[in-house]
Amino acid sequence: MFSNTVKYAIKAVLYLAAYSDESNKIMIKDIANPINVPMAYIAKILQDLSRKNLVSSKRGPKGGFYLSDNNLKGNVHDLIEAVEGDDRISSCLLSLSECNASNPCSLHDLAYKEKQFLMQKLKETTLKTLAQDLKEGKTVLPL
Amino acid sequence: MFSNTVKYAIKAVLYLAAYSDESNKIMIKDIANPINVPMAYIAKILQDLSRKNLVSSKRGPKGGFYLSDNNLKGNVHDLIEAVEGDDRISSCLLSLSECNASNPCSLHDLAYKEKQFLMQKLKETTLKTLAQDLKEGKTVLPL
DNA sequence: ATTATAATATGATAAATATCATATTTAAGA
DNA sequence: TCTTAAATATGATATTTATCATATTATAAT
Ligand code: FES
Ligand code: FES
Repeated sequence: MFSNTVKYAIKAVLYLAAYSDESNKIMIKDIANPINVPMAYIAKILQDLSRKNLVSSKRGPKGGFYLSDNNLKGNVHDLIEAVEGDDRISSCLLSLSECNASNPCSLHDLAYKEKQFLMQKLKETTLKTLAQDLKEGKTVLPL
Repeated sequence: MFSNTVKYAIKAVLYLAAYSDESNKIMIKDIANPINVPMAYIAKILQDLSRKNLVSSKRGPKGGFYLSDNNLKGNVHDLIEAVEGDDRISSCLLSLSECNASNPCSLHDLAYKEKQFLMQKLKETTLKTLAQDLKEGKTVLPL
């Protein structure tokens, strides 16, 4: 459903959301392992997200990545959109230019409600909330 | 959400479902254009589906592809599964080996209901039904 | 039987994703 | 100010997915 890049981005950001803050930055080498993503790859992804201001970073000694309070207010949908331009969920399942009821593809009726619900939730769920669940052990990050 | 291969497969099969039958076979070159998929590519996909008995074919003059009455009873889910082994919808959004409530990933709670509904519908919707909608002009095939 | 037609099998090329590697820049601390 | 530690920028390689091309096999019609 998501590309590896998106999955990796979500995992890394949630890891940061749960275990970092401005006074507790985390280095690439300490992120890559716990979320089980190649170091150089997650570096590239986080650098991209940093450029787009979805995560915060500081270089040099004592530097690293972290989520600011502001970053924590972000939602999953924005994150997904940031790493892969188009939106694989809201777009038409069969690649019509627009997904809407007035010109529905063959799968539209069967899927649009679920797609809408999912989109809605991805937009309203903040990173902070998900991080909370993680810290409480209610959820896990793969591998 | 789906790969091009899956989208192409669905489009081709629904086209056949709507406009072919045993006494009215359709050749590759007459399928590729209306569904707007590269000819050699859709050929490869249909050949694969034919091998797996999800579509029917006959070679030589007057040959071509078509859906038998039996093929028409197939559902979209089986089609998707046939062209891409793993199931992008039912599998865990963050790649846990199993998607289930007892060991949920961070996105599980927010998505599992919708994933289940979608899966359910993909399984219970037959090609015949979708073809009917197409023929009645209720739905369209992209491009 | 021979010919023409259409799928089939197979392999080659191109484009997109994912992964790896490294030189450069910024900032902390001695 | 010098050294060291970290992100940043950039590019190279590998893998997967998509696309293109063609020789082979089966079958209908003559
Ligand atoms: S038009 Fe295709 S999913 Fe809505
Ligand atoms: S466990 Fe990840 S989606 Fe269910």
